[in-house]
Amino acid sequence: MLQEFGELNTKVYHVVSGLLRSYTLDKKGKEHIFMFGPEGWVVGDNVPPEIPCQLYIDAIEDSELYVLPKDLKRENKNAEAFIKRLGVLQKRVIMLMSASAIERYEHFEETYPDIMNRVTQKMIASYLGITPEA
Amino acid sequence: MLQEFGELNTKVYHVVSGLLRSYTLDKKGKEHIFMFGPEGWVVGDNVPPEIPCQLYIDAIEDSELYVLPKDLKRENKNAEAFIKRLGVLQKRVIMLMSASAIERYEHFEETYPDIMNRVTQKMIASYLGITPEA
DNA sequence: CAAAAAACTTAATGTAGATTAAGAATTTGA
DNA sequence: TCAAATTCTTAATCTACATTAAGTTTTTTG
Repeated sequence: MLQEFGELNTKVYHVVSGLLRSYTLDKKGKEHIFMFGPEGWVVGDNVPPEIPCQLYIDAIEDSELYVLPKDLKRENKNAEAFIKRLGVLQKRVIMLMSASAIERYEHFEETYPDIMNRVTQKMIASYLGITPEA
Repeated sequence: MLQEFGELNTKVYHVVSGLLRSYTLDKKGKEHIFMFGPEGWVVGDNVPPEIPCQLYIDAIEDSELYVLPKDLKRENKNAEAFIKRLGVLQKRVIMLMSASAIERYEHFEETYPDIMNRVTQKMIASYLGITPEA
């Protein structure tokens, strides 16, 4: 477990190997996966350091990470990573608003081609915003 | 109309006054509002300049804008704006995955307190990911 | 200002996905 | 290595929201 809901001044995790996951719990205690973090991805809570974080982050495989401060000024060379991140989130919102569960599944396969067999179907459902049964 | 779907090298719009809207059309031609841009907000397509953009952007009120190049290097002082943007998007994804239409409506009221009476209910429905009837 | 277009309202019906349940298969961990 | 926990599967039932339709109000525009 790398980060709990509500912590302040949380870190940003650059994944060298392994697999991270960030998620929320809703008021019924149900888990909703926000993002997977396989090799090369960056995982963090997208809120300013002084605001309590909204996500849990844990590793679902043994992982090697670079742990970075959230403070942006220092990583302006990472601007590319931020644009990419915004692009992924934008697409995710569009899919959640306008696509069926099946279409979102197909888009998931494209976004994370390498992790299909590294996560449970329950986790995929959680990422898609549906139940494992569906 | 400021930006059409599929354009390259699109701009970023800093809203001084008025109200912008970015949206997609799904395969049925249905409109899905991605973001509103009232005074002080920044609206743009979050994809790299060389990738065809995914959003339409238009003004729904007479507006005054600063038109900025998408190129990030130049605006590293705007890093704050990017963090804020990521935070808004993160929350939006979480809400779309785990909250009911009514809860999303309430969250919309908090996110955009000043525009409730400046947009049609049809647009609010489009933003929430539901039909106007619902 | 008047006609046309767009938005709103209400209501009946339809459906994607949720919920619940319970047994089978797989994974985990002492 | 085996018991416990978790995940998967199937199926019946339920529900939030979609779809359709048609009349009404409001806004836009020539």
